[in-house]
Amino acid sequence: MLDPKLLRESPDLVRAAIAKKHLQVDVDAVLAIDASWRSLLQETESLRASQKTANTAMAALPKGSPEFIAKVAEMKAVSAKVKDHDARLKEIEDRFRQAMLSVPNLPHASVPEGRTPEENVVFSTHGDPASVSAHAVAHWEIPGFDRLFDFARGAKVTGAGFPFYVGDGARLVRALLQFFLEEDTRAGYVEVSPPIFVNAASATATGQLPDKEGQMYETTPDHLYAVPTAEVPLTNFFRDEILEESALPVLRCAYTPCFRREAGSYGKDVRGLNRLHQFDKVELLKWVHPSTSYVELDKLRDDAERMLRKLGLPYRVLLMCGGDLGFAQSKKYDLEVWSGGQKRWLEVSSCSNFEAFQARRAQIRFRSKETGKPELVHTLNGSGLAVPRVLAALLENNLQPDGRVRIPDALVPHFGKEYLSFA
RNA sequence: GGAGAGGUGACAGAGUGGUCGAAUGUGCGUGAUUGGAAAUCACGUGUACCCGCAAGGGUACCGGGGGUUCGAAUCCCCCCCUCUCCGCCA
Repeated sequence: MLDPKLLRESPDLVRAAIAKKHLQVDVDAVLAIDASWRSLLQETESLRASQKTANTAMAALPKGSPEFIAKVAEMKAVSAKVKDHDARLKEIEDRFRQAMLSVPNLPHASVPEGRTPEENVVFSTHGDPASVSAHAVAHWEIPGFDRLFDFARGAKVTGAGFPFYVGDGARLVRALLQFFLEEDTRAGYVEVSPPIFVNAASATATGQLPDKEGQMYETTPDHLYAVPTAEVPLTNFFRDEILEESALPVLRCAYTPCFRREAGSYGKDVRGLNRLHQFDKVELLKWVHPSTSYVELDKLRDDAERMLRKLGLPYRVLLMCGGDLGFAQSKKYDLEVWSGGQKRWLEVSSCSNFEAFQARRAQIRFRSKETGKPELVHTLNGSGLAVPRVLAALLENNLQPDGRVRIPDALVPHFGKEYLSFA
């Protein structure tokens, strides 16, 4: 959520931001609600003040006295008025909150103009896609793939998009997770193992609710949500808390399975490991002082990139343009790994600075040393990294003529072998 | 899941219908005292929102939501959480 004061005091700034994101928001309507809310609030508060004054006077009066009885009669009318005002206030506050939720976060000045994904800027490219072996094929076409990555049985047991990982398949997933967590821990992130179900309040604070409930799996009868990303429980760790400024920045990482319904998706984009309903991911999260958040974003992105470099996978970094930025982000980089068999880039990480947008919604603050007052932190997150697409690229790019897959050196200590065999 | 007890400010803890944003203690801050410190003393010490250039003023908040009442931390209802015992169980 954006600061209502910013909207009130600098509506043009907000209008420009919305235009850069190519969104449609009726700012004037929001301002009108705000104005009527404020005038109603003032009326209500002065009525309440008169109630308080009367209460003090009545407390000093003998209970049955004529003056007391007269006061009760008088204040009954005020009470009714206050009730009426309260109801109207509540209604208008709901409308205001709804309206504010439709106002996106401001994009950072360094975010390029643009409307569509094609207008994202290629920020950097690492490794050479052409260096990938010529006989690479899409991972689902590798002979023996189905034995280690059993989609058919997963579909029988659960449904499409819930594969079994078997033998070396499972071992490779575990090796990747172990590698990611070790790298992230070395980079200063404290490992956390969070709940993988969250309540509605948490899902609301990070923006999954309202509107995106269709993307999550919901449990009956407890109405908990299976996490679509570790970002949700991790960010909510400090919800409604005030941190010490000296504790910042807080860096954490967490592995969780992630659950996404992905309603309506189909086609070759979702074949094999490209898109699943359940997948494993390590998420990186930072809570930082507002003055440092863009430096921290670059470091976060580099932390994610380093792992791809160590795995020897060609990748590129995209700087998202305004139109492809997303509602809550101020700035976002996507990391895409080269999939030699599919001959396309696969997104494996998305590193974003939310500035105070999430923190306001989740009420995560720090006590400023300078002023002694609480201020909103800036939150950042990024994948570090998502397993299935890294796995896909690894299987395709490292496929040997003999049908085995060479395990990158960095992964060998975790996998325990230099080659994965489908035989 | 069953029975019972309880959720009050940074923490501990009082407060069962009115003058309570809330006693007291601890902690924390500033000052006094001291060569310096401890101890002691004095004063101060929540969050959010609204009005105001400001000084300042106002309103709300005692786990969450609803209700009763002229008036609710206090009474009633629903929910959440914690603790103890029992049951079940990785």
